[in-house]
Amino acid sequence: MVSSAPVLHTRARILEAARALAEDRGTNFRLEDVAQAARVSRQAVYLHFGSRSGLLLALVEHVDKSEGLPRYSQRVRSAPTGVDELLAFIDLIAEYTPRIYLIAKVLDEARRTDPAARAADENRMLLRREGCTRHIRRLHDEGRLAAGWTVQGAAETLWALTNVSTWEDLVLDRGWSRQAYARRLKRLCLATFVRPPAAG
Amino acid sequence: MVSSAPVLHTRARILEAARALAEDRGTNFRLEDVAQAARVSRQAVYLHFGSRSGLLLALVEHVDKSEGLPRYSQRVRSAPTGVDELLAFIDLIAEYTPRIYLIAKVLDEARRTDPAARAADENRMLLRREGCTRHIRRLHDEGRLAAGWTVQGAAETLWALTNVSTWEDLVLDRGWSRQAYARRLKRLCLATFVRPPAAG
DNA sequence: GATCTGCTTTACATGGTGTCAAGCGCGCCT
DNA sequence: AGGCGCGCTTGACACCATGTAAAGCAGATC
Repeated sequence: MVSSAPVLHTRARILEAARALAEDRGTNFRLEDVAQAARVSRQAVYLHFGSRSGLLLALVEHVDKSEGLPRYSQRVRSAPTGVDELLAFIDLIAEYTPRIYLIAKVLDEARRTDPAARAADENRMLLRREGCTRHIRRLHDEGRLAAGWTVQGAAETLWALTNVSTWEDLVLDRGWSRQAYARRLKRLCLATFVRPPAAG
Repeated sequence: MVSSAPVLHTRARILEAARALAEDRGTNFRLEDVAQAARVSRQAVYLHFGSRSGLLLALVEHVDKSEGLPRYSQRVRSAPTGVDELLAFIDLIAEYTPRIYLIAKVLDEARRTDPAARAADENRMLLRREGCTRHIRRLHDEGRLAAGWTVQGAAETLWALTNVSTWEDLVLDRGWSRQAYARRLKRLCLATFVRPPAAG
């Protein structure tokens, strides 16, 4: 009979402990701290994750899974028009970035030393860039991409505009609300990428 | 009589050595390496800079001085109109960012652990933000700021658009040329911030 | 009851930062 | 010339986090 109490496995406890530590200290935590918070020995961390960066990578996966990006992006793609899709994408970014912010920082730190972390980070960026390309291509296919842009150029620009560090600058540093961030980014993208409808 | 040979003081030699190391290894260098490259003992580094982050901060100052930002920004401010000033500012960013890129990274790394580095970095950001505010305010004063923007909102947006990590994403990661970066950023800023002249 | 598994405990190696103290060469001053 | 101070060297060492190794132990399984 399985225990009915909400007891987490050691592995999960370690991950949750690391997540909590990352949320209030950034990535400046020692494995000793993580172990203590999870009420296991430091060696248990090594048995499960092999190394510090192994833990960080597992942490990224863990948070990703628990935040569930897929259902968000589903909503974006089901927008009626390309313009709506672009706006929905910005809403998604405004909503999703704060949830994965600390993880993005963790990954960013780990990539300095660990090739696996670097690869993982580049894969994340690639996925987001592909998303941007889809949005821009749809705009283009519907004849609404502003003059002067190639699909690739606009997609890469959109990708850079919606990266984590820009969000960090505006929301965390400048104190913009989620709404203000979304509103201004939408204004910017509409003015930049969207050709006005041929209303004449 | 002062020696006429181009012999650098120990302090300057250390800084140059650190700069060279940073340029090809990022910030993953040991003080031992710096000392060796400067042909001094590791302790000499401590005597001059006190600590690792002390060295990094001095390095930032050193590079800043040797690149001479002021004359660049003078050129920007002497533009005939606000729109020209905005475009000149983007040219400045496109030209100047690659020169200080590695330094910005160094500072970014140091700020994680060192409060002084954090303060220095925030001061840099403040200066650039003030510049952005001046450009946008002039645009506004000349009646050319696009509808829907406050001076502050537009200035902070421009500031975020021209930050180092966006440049890094587009130029280093995506391989954009300096010209492509400047051209597309100009197109974006014109479309976003500039109200068309009342023609007709 | 033997064994396997997952974790603990203790000890130790490694590598980089930072500190300390003694010493040394060289220019300067009187 | 002798003495002084300064800038740097030399070598040793403390510290701290990561990572490794080996023995032990307690509960589940057969």
